Amino acid sequence: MEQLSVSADKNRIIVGMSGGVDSSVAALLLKRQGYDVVGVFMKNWEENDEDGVCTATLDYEDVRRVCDSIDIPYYTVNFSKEYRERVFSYFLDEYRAGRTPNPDVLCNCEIKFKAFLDFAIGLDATALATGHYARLDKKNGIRLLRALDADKDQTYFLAGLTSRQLERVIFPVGDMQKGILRNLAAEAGLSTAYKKDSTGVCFIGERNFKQFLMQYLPACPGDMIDINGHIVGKHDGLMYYTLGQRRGLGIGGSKDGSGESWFVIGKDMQRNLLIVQQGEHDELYSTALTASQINFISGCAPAQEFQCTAKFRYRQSDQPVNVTMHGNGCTVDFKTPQRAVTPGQWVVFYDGEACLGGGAIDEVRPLKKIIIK
RNA sequence: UGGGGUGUAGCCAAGCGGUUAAGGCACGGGACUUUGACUCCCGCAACGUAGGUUCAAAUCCUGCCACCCCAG
Repeated sequence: MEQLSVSADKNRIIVGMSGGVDSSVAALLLKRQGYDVVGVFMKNWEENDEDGVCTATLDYEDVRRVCDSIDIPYYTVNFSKEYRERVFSYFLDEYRAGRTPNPDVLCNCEIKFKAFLDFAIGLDATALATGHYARLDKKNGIRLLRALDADKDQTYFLAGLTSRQLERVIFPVGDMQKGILRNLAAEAGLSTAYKKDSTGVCFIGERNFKQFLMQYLPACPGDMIDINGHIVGKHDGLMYYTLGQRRGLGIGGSKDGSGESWFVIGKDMQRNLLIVQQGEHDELYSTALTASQINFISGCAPAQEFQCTAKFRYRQSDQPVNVTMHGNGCTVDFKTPQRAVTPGQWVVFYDGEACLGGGAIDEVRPLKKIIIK
């Protein structure tokens, strides 16, 4: 694992513990290396899920068990206020605007590696460690590298960070395979060894997403139309749908239909219309995008124009692109058309193993313009 | 009102006397997944109604009901 050079009298490391197996093992590894490890659990969401379950309470139980078994102190810290102000408000604003934000990228920038990092440093720690699957190369400057386990790589979510933030961060499990990590957890008798990986918006967790949004953004029903201008269904509110979405449209078969599924291909915010199309067609694909407020981990773009690979969503294979900077923004041209690239989502750039940075997508250039007849 | 046509699951839609009554869409569940999606897997329900013919009827016949089209 990554080594951290520390002086003998100052070797405290704060581990951000989620109650999952990855951060549990991160703490375990650091403890075994002799660091003064302190586990800290962040509680950033106050409400229970739709079943009335507070997953944070359950997760904290796991943190307690793990910390007890590896014999380190543990605490909890609450950044709910910061999360609401810096992440959740943006999240809602984006949905109101008809876009599809990625709150977890922002959460890392604003909470985990800002508010929480400051907190950790305030506890006189040398570094903050988390269970992220990512690696850091600190030889000359700081580079964010993909995890060794390509299937678990989480650099996509870290693309909004800067080298300055990463200076005092370590990712102890970034060079481990998930399977090996679980075995290690099991051998050490950690209670989280076989715990299912958590998914869903960080801190909010898995839940019926539409129902969740409805609590904050009231329904605003309207029509679904196809490119012929025919009304083919009703929607509950444009904010509840995203480009490329299939499920939840409720459109059955019709006399003249092809029998294929229907997908969301656009939104008309002015007229409150959801534009849908049966089957996968060119309107669903795009050839380029523009993004603003691009963040480069190194602090600046590699060049005014450069070629690299990019992802438009987590767990997508890398796509070759050409990036042209203009100010803080850029245009990204795709080598091959991409399906359902969505405003609000993040485009993240890679140069081989290195994650360069990324930014929120503003607009896309469709392979075929949507023209309602 | 007269003539014609159609009635199979939430929606399309196969079926033409003997099938466990296809398939697709939708929907539900699961897998995958620290965003939202996509994808994959599994599940899912029906012969308008009442009689008749027949060993056997979703399939043939009759009445009724509903809807559609043409005529008026």
